[in-house]
Amino acid sequence: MASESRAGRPRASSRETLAEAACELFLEQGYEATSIVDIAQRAGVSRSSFFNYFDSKSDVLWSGLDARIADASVRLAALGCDADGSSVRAAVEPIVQGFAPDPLALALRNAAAMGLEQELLRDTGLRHARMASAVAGAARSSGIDQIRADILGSALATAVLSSLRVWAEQGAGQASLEVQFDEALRSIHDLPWE
Amino acid sequence: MASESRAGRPRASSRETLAEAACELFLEQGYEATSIVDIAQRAGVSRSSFFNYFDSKSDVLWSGLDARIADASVRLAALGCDADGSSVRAAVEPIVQGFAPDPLALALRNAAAMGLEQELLRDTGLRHARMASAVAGAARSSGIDQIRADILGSALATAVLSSLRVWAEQGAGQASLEVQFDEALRSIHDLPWE
DNA sequence: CGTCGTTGTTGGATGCGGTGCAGAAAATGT
DNA sequence: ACATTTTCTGCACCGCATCCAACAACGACG
Repeated sequence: MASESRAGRPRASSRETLAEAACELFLEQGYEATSIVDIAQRAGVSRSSFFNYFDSKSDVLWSGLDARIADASVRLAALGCDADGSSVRAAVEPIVQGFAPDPLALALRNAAAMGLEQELLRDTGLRHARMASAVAGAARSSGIDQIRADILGSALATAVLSSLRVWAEQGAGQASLEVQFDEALRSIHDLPWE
Repeated sequence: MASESRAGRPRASSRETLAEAACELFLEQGYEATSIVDIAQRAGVSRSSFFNYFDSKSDVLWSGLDARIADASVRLAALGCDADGSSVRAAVEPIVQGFAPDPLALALRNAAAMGLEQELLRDTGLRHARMASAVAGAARSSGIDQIRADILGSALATAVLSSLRVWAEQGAGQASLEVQFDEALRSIHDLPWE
């Protein structure tokens, strides 16, 4: 059997327990006011070990979504020059499919209590940019000019993030994220583009 | 006369000279590799004084655009519930009007040389989010639902930033930024919203 | 002229995020 | 018992950013 205790010292913690500890503290005293030392202490490990599990403090919140975005970016880059609407959509949609309530959903829901508004603005901006850039790249390599590709990518990225936010604020009900996203996509078409 | 040497110790530097020193160093050795101490030293002032002129290192690049975005946000918030397409556009357009080549334009043009790609992705994301949020707020208070308002705001914000980027990369020719922006706005309407 | 309030500058101390590393600790296999 | 592998831990280090107290240069006023 492959798994089950290979050689070496066993892990003293896990991403899950660290993320739990972090979220508790974020709710209790806010995101800014919680240092990495605080998180590590509550999880019972040293500060150094925190970085064996997460690359940064914000990674606790974003690693789940980031992995999905990275996957989607690979799919989009693989589309090459024959990208069209449906293939792009097929590449992007898995980002939201089966997205379980996680630290990010909790943070979106309790942004005010965590004092996270500024941080969230900043961090969602980065994810927006990544997704938009990936989509725009696909659009551009299928012949659309720069600015239009940017706007297209931006709209799609916003559809993802906005539906995610609405879903999280509504309590992260199980199946409704995909529904929110589909509605967002529909919104892109019939907007008052005055 | 109001101005002309009030009481108190005269300033030892200025935003302009500090920004110049910073941009030189960014070009020479990259953004990351340039510390605030480096900038202050080249400008002939102490590290502490740097913060009398700029709030942060990235502020050197972004303060010009940030001020315009802040103004636009005020105008958008003042629109109240009777915001429509033309009034929103009138509130946003001054962001690009008369935007002179400044540290940001230089950074956009020389992003690769400055090793700025990552930083720019992050920072443009934040400005995008601010503009999108301001526009979406106006759209929402005029009756549009959340997700559609978000997408609308995002598209407009992207129009600003994308036209800015294209303009800067083309060498920041004097009058063409407004033209780029107008074209971006036109792109929003007739996109292949497949 | 000296004194005073104002405005800026400087340096030091502090905190936090993040990186790098050497050495110890806990497991496995032989 | 031993080497090996993996992880943990503490420590030093750097840069950004904030705060603050001391000092320096100005104008104004008596």
